[in-house]
Order: sequence, then C-alpha cells, then structure tokens
Amino acid sequence: MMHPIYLPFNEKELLSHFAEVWQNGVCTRNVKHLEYYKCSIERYDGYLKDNPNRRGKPLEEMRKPCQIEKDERFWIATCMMTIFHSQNRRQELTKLFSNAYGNSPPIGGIYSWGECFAEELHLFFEPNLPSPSSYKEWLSSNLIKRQFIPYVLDSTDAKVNLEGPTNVDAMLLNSKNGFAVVIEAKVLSDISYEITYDTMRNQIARNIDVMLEKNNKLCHPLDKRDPEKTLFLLITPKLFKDNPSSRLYGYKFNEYKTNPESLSGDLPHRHRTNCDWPNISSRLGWLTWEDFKSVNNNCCRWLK
DNA sequence: GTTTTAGAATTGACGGAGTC
DNA sequence: GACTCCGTCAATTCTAAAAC
Repeated sequence: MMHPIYLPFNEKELLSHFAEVWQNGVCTRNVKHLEYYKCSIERYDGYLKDNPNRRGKPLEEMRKPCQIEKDERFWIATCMMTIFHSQNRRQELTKLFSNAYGNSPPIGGIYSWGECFAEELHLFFEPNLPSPSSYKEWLSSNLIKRQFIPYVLDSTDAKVNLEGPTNVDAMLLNSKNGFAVVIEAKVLSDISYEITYDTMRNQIARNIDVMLEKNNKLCHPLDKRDPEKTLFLLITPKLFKDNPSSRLYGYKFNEYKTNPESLSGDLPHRHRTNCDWPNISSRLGWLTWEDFKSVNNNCCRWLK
C-alpha cells in the first residue's frame, strides 16, 4: 500500500491507470508517472516522523512536505480508484451520476447509467487530449483578437501548433460503447486561464473543446472514445459548490448550465458548425468530494 | 495615534516531468 | 522545440501586532 490515507493502493494498481502513449513507434505505459506519487509520499512520511507534533510549525516549513494534503492528483486518484475497485462499482457510479446529470444519461443511444458503467470500463489519470485542429486553425487566423503583447505575437511566426494538449485530471472510458467522462478535479486552486496565445480561453472551455473532438490516433483504448457520448464532470469541495462566486469556475460553470448559448462565446471556432449547445450544456456536471464520500465512505478518508 | 516590523499572501520568473 | 501542469524561489505587497 503506497499510503494508508492518501493512496491506499499498491504501485501496480496505480500504474494500471495511466494510459499508454506513443513512444518510439509503439504504445507504451510510462513507469515514470509513479515517481511523482512516491516522492510526495516519502516527503510526507519523513516529515511526520521527524515532527510528530505539527502544532504551531511555520507554514513555509510544512508547505512542501505536506503538499499531499491538498494535492488534487492524490485526491482524484484515491477517490476514483476507491469507486473503480469497489464491489458495488456500478451502483455507486449510478448514484453519483444520477445526482449530477439526472436519472438517465443525457446521451443519445444510451438509456441507462448501467449501460455506461458496464464491462470494459477503464479509468485513466492525466491522459493527454490533443487540442482540436479546428481551434488551432481558427486561432491562427484570429490571433490578434485574442492576444495583444507584441513579443508573444512575434513568437508565433512559423509555428504550427498554437496550443498544446490538455491534460485532464481523470477519465472514465467504456471502450465497448464509447461512453466517457472527462473529469476536472479541484481542491483549492481555480481553473487556469493562462493560455499563451489565447488570453480569453479558460480551462473548462478547453476541457469541453477537447471532449467534443475525436481522438482516433491515440493509443487503445483512448481511440474508442465517442465525443457525442462524453460527459464533462467537475469535482470540487462542497464549500465552493455552495459558494460558487468564490471561484472563476463557479461563475463559468453556472453560466454554461443556465445559458447554453454562452458556450459558443467561449468556443468561437465552433460557431458555424451547427453545435447543439443545449445538448452540450446538459452533458456538464458538478459533484463534490463529499458526494463521493457519502456514496462510498472509503473515498477521501482525509475528510471528516 | 502613528510607525515599525514580522509573518503571510500574492505574484512573476523559471524549471522539471511528461508528451507530442 | 514547445506545450501544459505542477512545483519552487524570490520579490513584493498586505496585515496586524508590537513598539514608540
């Protein structure tokens, strides 16, 4: 077991949730992913051993070794793996997703949550989803409307890719029917808006954009994902869902839900492609870490 | 009541890992 | 080589208690 509270699984189990990537002509699973988790746990255990009483310790001293306590990578890994490897996986997922999206999936051709979470379900952490080519083309020809710093604009000469791939925090994928969930997890931080060449692009819009794109060229099973059958799920502390105005994502998410057309403002390259914005809006969901804990008490053991 | 000061929070620069 | 995301570090700004 890697850590009793923050990662109660062994290395092999964790490794199985990293998608294969294309390296030297073959799809390979990268073992290096484990290092981040192992180092963080080692720092934490070492600090707690040397400092059994932390009361009154300076913040600066604890920040690095205690990062694990607010690290969304650990929160999402433990939370999702707990559900994924649970005996009652299908019931637990159904409960959570009914709460977020309603009693039946907002997807054409799939009539129950049971179908979504049937056999051949995969869970991946940090998969890379390429930026849509339609967006990159649009950005090339609209650059000066989206960025105004001269040296940044100058650097785009001869550059083909104006946006790199988006790393989503986690993805659930049913490789049999193409159903998938793109998951963005937050602990304390807000969504990022620092996109080099597009000052108006936010992280939720980016996640929705990559969700709507086919990934035929990715390694199996990521190539089996159907963009029309993919949902977007935001997971945050209950505190911020109850007080949405404390975060940018609170404003953006609620705007996308109450006014689906507002999505077209943040995804301007999809303007003319007959997007069904109400349908896309219905595929956005927001759950809290506390929701996961109430369905399976072993999720988020660090929460009271 | 005002100034000083220590600690905390914020910000920007930058580096590493992973990926394409 | 360039991108994202996560992290550190140092500089700066803010806050509130202590000192005057």
